[in-house]
Amino acid sequence: MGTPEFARVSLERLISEKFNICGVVTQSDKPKGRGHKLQPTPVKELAILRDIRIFQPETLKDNAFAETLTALNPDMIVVVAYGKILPKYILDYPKFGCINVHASLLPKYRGAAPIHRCIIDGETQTGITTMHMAEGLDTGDMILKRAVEIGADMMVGELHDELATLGGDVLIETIAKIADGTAPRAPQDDAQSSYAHMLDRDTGRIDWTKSAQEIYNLIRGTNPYPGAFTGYNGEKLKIFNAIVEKNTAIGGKPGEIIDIADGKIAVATGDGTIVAITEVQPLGKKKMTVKDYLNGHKIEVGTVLG
RNA sequence: CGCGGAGUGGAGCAGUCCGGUAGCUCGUCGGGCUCAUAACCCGAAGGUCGUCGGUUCAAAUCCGGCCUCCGCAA
Repeated sequence: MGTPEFARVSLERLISEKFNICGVVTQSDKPKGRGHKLQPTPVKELAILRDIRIFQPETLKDNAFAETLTALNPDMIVVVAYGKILPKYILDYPKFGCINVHASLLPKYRGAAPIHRCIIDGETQTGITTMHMAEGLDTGDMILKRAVEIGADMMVGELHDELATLGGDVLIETIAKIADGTAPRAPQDDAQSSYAHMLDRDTGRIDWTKSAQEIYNLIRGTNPYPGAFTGYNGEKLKIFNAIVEKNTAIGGKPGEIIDIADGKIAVATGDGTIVAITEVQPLGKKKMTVKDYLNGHKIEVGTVLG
């Protein structure tokens, strides 16, 4: 059971390891993109390609799905970023249980957006945890855990891809250990837990009164999706990359453009350190370097962003 | 039929409303200046203006179809 790209990678591993996959459950196709076209989920696309049975129940809480479950009679259910809560009867059904792959070092960053939140919070380490699913949100007993370092300039897109691949590896290892009875099982320490809330529409808005490093973390944690942004001339300007200019302590109000040079737009922040913007995307345009942007847009020093 | 922006030398933009020699900033190439340079000066190359058709003496510009890219919303 899974939905987005992150889950698709794990499904691919399961297929290449030749597991007998009796069915795939994914979210229903949703109108997406311009023109409200119906889009299959990444997991569904792969399942179609590999000729695997697909189920897209609107709800898991009715008899229809219970019957499907009985018919498929899985030994184990693997859940990766499915996006729906599983009722207890499903959790209890498979002989080997319901196994979940989560993109954080639990019990930290339970929830919907652990990868983004880690970078936005400036963490230097995260990882993959597999667990036996419980009724709470990402609260199940942990099986395997593997950490990765988050580079100082890493974008969430890179981290996502790395964790998706690692997730597939850890999943395979977890299944193997469960099959031969050597899988560890450790309860989570709820006192240490934290939640990674879903990103809402305003998450990417840059608050220039924050420190330069915090702003840079937000940019990294939203690149490529959904993108950090600020207001410029009453329009939304997305910011995809920047440099924290350490050892600079020039004045200026937070958000004020204090210099334009070398293809960078230097902006004052809350802690006096400069954030030099290097990659942007204006409304209706493609992503471009600030160097390119400046070739066709006149920007005045002293303008305040936000 | 969700709303909207955009396709102009390699890049980013102007020009389109008010049809009539295609412009700006940068890059590239050549030359000069300099101890030197990504700095400065001089010069050059490079565009069937997304595509198909229509109107016109004349279309980047007006009209219609199509393709592609992007923002919002979901």
